[in-house]
Amino acid sequence: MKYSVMVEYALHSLVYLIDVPKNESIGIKDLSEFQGLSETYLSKVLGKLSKEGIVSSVSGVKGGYRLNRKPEDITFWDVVRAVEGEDPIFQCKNIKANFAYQNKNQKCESCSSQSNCTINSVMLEAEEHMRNYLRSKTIAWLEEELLRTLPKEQIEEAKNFFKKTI
Amino acid sequence: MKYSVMVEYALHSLVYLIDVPKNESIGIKDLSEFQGLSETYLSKVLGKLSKEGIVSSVSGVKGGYRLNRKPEDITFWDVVRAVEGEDPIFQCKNIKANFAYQNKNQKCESCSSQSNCTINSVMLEAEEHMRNYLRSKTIAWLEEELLRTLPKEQIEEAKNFFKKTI
DNA sequence: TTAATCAACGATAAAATCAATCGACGATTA
DNA sequence: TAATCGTCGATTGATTTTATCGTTGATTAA
Repeated sequence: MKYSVMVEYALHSLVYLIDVPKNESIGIKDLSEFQGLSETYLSKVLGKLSKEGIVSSVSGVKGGYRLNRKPEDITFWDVVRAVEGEDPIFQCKNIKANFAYQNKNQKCESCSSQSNCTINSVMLEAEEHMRNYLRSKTIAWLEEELLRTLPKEQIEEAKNFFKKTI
Repeated sequence: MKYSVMVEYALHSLVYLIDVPKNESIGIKDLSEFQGLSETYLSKVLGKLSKEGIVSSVSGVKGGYRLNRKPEDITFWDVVRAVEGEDPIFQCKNIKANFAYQNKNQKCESCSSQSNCTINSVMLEAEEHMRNYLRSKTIAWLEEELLRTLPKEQIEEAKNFFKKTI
């Protein structure tokens, strides 16, 4: 069980978009080149973020992406959800009719509708704890943290790379 | 991203083992038949639980499985870990050398060793919140809950099914 | 208006993972 | 000794993930 690398690509890419002014944008080519990622694949990731309104895209020459919301209004959970979807990590696959924890012939729709399957509700609750933590961390917070902890040269390096491309 | 069905199979199967006396056991055939699951596949699941000391197995005729620890000493997390392994959900795949949040040529071992990759540590912390909740729920608690909430007939049905097989 | 650049999208392919089966093996019991 | 049962490894098929390719349509610069 693991998150797809898309989550990693998305979170990392967003960092570079934080300081992009409203009228500018960073192209997929620069984002992928700087991070050493596949251009086409990364564009799928950004597409997901775009569809969820986390970034906005600019078509055509000089096009690219920029944040569509303020960094303090983008949480880690927003990003994970945009990329991975809303489905719960634990899905009750309905262990058959004579499964003793539900009524016969009822299938396990009872599980997915959080009613009476205890096991399922524990797993959903556990996941909710993870989500709540992810909701508490924003991209704005991330930037502060990075500025505080990273060597200045690394920050400058990124800044310079993207500056020249705008 | 999702847990494998093994987790579901494991948790459900454990419930039937709670009341099995120390000198008895329930065979994979009965466990799988009652739940409508593949016998061979379920045996893989029980094998994982056995390897982690959650259940113990009895070979040979009249063999099977029983709990190897007291139900109050088996948490949901123990089960998930036994089945899914210890690897974190979010694994930093090392976004290359010129990734700005780490030193060049250092790869992202820094991420996996929780040092300086902020993104990684947020994801690990989030996961830890989920794990902590799973650690707080035991199989003993689960049984109480089931006894409290399930229709008596369902409980009897399971009890009778396994009683006759012992 | 034309050419070049770029995001969006769908089809496809390759790789990895998951679900499940099969067969051989060793242990146990009757 | 024969039947039963858990263990283990190999294998298969299905699904998911990762990645590429080619097309389309929007935008800009020439």
